Amino acid sequence: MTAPPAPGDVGLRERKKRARADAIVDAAQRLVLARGLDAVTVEEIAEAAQISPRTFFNYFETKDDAVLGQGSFELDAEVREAFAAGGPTGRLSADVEVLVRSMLGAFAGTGHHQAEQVLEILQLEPRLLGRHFAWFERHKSQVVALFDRRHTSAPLPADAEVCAMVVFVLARAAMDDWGRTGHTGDVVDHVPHVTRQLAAILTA
Amino acid sequence: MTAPPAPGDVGLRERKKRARADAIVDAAQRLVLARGLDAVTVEEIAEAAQISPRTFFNYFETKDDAVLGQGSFELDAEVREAFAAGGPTGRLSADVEVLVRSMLGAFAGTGHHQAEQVLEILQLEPRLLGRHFAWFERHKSQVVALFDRRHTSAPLPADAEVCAMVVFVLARAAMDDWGRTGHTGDVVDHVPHVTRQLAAILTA
DNA sequence: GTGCAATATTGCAGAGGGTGCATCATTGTC
DNA sequence: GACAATGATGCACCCTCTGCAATATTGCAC
Repeated sequence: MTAPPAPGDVGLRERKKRARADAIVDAAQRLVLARGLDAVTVEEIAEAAQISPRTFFNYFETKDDAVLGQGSFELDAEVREAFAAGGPTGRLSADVEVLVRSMLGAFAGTGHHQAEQVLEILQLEPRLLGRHFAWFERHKSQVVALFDRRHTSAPLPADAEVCAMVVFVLARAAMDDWGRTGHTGDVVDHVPHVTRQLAAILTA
Repeated sequence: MTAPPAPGDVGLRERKKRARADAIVDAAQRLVLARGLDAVTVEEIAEAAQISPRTFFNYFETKDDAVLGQGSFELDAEVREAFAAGGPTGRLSADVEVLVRSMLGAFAGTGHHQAEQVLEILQLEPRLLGRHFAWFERHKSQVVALFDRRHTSAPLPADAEVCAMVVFVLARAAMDDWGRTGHTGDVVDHVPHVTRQLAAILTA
């Protein structure tokens, strides 16, 4: 009762808010997978999520964002801190890999299933790749800041911005590779492969 | 008169079409640089280009495409053929650099000035980065095909798709770097620098 | 140069995305 | 239970983009 609400607030208000956001993403993805992006209107998504169309836009800036479940992006705190401190292995390329894996893992926020669903939608609707990229651009500063922090303890061989771009391209490449090989296994398991390929191209 | 129109058709029709497209891009960029992307409507661009709003959409799919002058993307034939044949140097990383330089050079189609204007707009309006990316995705197959051709004469150390992604990320990184260093000099001159950085990150 | 076919431009009507604002309902607090 | 925040909603509205039908322009053959 008298407990001052922690940052990870879980009052009724907060819980409802998250449930709604989830419901919206759920409805959006289900409808889009069933009928295609252009055949689904915001009105329909709102109806399926049992909210008004106006409320939809209180949760997501655009229809595309809702479909991709883009709103939250929070790297795992443990991974983040370890990376900033120069770890976990000390070898930049290996540590970047860990970062990318974490990013892909926490990608769609909640579950594994949802993450793969997003990747499936991204392949079905290439238009959304642009949004996905834009979303990354919006959160790029976070990643840049992370590299900046690491730089103080272990100097980087490149500008933080370029480093951040590597993180993104590795994530994208892994997703691509996963799709190219028929969705086999787990997306994150494709990270090492594409990392090696990228390095090979640049040093060949 | 009786000359059968060559592929590079320059009848009155074709000339007018290009002039219009140019006029549209010109008007769009001028207005956006002056007032910002969201404060400019298609109607205004159309008026400035002396066409009807409806005709605008006969030329460009979206407002954003017009602002970026995105419609044509043609790698220099000489550069293309040399690359496909395994050249010009024979070292993949060096040849990719040449490719990226050519891409950045022919970027906005016409002149040097326009290319830099596009880059300036991209920095002012990050929203357009998504479109820029989408545009690349649409033309990615061309680049992939180019790598595939090269592969027959000189085996690649990576999938063509990953290679294409490298081309893109290098182009973006060079643009970024150019912007970060205060627009000094020519964009293409930043390619070597970011290439080295990228390689350094992945092999560190 | 006249006539015909192909191609472009345009206007119009309309669907759909997205926003600002005022109002009403719910939740948290004392 | 009263009061303040906060969120949901309805409404009016602007803008992007599309399909369609009508009209104008151009290329070409004669």
